[in-house]
Amino acid sequence: MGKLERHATIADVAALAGVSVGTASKALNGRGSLREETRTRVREAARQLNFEVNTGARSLHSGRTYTVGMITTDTIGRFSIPVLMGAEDALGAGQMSVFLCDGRDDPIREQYHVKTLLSRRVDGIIVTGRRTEARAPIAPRLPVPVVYAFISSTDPADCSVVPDEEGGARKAVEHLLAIGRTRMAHVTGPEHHHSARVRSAAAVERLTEAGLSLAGPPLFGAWSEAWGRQAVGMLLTGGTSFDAVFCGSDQIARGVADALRAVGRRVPEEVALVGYDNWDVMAEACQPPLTSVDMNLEGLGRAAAEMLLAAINGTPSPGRHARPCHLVVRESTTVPLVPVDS
Amino acid sequence: MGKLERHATIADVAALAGVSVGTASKALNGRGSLREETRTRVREAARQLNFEVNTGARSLHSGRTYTVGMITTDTIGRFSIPVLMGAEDALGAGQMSVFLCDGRDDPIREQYHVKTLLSRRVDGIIVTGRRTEARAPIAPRLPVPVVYAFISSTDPADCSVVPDEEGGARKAVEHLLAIGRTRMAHVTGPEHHHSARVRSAAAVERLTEAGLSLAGPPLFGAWSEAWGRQAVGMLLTGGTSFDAVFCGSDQIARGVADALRAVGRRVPEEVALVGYDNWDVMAEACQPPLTSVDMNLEGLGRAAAEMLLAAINGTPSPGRHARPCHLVVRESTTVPLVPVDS
DNA sequence: GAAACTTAGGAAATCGTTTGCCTCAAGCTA
DNA sequence: TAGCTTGAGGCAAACGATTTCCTAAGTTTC
Repeated sequence: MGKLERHATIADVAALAGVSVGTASKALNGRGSLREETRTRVREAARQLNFEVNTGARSLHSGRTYTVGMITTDTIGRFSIPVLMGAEDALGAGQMSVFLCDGRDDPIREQYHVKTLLSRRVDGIIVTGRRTEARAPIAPRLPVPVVYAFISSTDPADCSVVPDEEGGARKAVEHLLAIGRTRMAHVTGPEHHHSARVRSAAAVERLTEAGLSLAGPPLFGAWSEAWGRQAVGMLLTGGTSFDAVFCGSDQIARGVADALRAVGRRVPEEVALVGYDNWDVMAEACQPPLTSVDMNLEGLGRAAAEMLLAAINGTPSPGRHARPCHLVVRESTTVPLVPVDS
Repeated sequence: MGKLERHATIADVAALAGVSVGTASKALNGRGSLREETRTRVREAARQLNFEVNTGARSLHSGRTYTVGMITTDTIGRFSIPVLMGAEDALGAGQMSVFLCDGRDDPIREQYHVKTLLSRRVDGIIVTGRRTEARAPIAPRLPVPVVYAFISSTDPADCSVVPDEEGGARKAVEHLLAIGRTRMAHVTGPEHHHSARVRSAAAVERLTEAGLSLAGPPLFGAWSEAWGRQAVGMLLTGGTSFDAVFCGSDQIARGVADALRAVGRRVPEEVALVGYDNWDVMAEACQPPLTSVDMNLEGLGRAAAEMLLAAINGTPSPGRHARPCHLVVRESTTVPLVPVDS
């Protein structure tokens, strides 16, 4: 750990350059009217002293901290990461730094974080989480703008950026219809889970529009491979006839794929398979690789950050903003031209 | 978005309470000698105005920001997350907030982040990343303490907190020996990858100590399930006789498990299987669930944060600190109904 | 009743930067 | 040469909070 050379202040720089503090400030920020020679002399002094402006002191004067807080209501997980990354990226481009706060599903902890962020005078707050279901606002009447990303707020006046899960589910069904499947089963997560309900309902709706219905009732269970495997067992012993399975998540889909292979049902020839989330680790390792709905979470995080920036600059976008999902097609719904190895 | 009631300052509070700013400050911080009646009057005024102290202004005076920066050298991924979370948790307990910076494997971007953090006068910096291999220090002679977590610095004077990967590999081998396996194959990631080399070498060493050697040379490939499956093919066609496979990651192990099952080799009866990382999603969904080495990354992040706090308070811990890994035993090394705990 | 303590609270300096205003000198114009 | 304009750069007031004196009252004590 290279040791502590105290932070240089602008006064040090001014002294070394032989000018006043005010002049030094103007020189470094391109303000005022100064001779070019003076500017370079100041810049050189700054470089020599390794001067980094004290952002905190500057904020004191400007009232802006160029800082935003990101609160994950539950724990930082697979869904919040890409959102965080997208937001961090978009904000970084605007010179803003990000405070990371992990709520861990604890309202006390969450409130503590909100207080801390306000105390640090963040210019805005992004709230995200693991579930898309609407939640109560983190606090009433905050002095800074707030954007909800992935999750949404129950207050319709709040700005929420969410994936269009219905649209995603419809695209999945449409794709299966397009490749000629008509007897689709649906295996998904717990019925009490918002995403499971929404996706399931949208799938049924889309089928209805096509004059079809699901092969058997939707199978609600857990967001796990084990449930996917188990569900296949139920379908088979129930005697349901199906030529496609639309799954509520990639993990479920993978369980389904494994179970089908175990009983000799070929994917996609006999049963086409679509997952949800487009989680690379699952979708690509699946045998065969999995067609899946991508919610573009990183783009969502980026969009949320941009809306927050806009709101900070005085142009809020109240309301719920649904962003389209898209389908990534892989071998689980397309007969390969060349045989897959392994 | 509840609207903008300007942030109250301590001057507002003082005015409302009918005291001077200095007195208000003392009242809120429990300093000076004031009548209890005055203190409560000030506190009440603060509450009424929704006053939150401006941490930035306070820092200006105290020289401490109670803020640390966390830089991920590469992208935020599966390994950095738990480290980040552990650190965030430990730091939060010490009232410190965390700036999140994503380096994205881009040295320019990384340097930009370092500059920004210094400009924001963080009290310290934690550097983390996806690979355990030692890397060059983020900058020479920084004015604040730095701790490397998961990755390590090539400068031995820097403080690095890393998992004891050798120890983890040795534990894996010991466990396999303990359940009576003697012909172990080893399938792992790319040979140029530090973790792959280290774990592999440690496994060989431990076997040598037991008077044994690997069943065939270590198979270096990719950190993927596909490679795990492919490697099994190589072992089988190569005619290697083996009763256990120690894998460099859970993903590889899972590929191995799938491929073995596909050819009818039973796990764990005929072939015992150990993975690395203890990634719940993989280890638990594997058939059978996977015994795996856990690096306790969250604990590692926590430890790194604590060392950073200590360094900030004047007690640095220079050098490389290896933290033990432990083995999580599941069915891939234990015949069901005869549970072995370790 | 005056000197010596306490006590409660105010005034002002300080932290590091920015910025509006002011001054001074040099260069022009008439 | 007097009067203007313009350019360069200094001065000092913010910004919000903390902290170190410092000053007025009371309170004791002899």
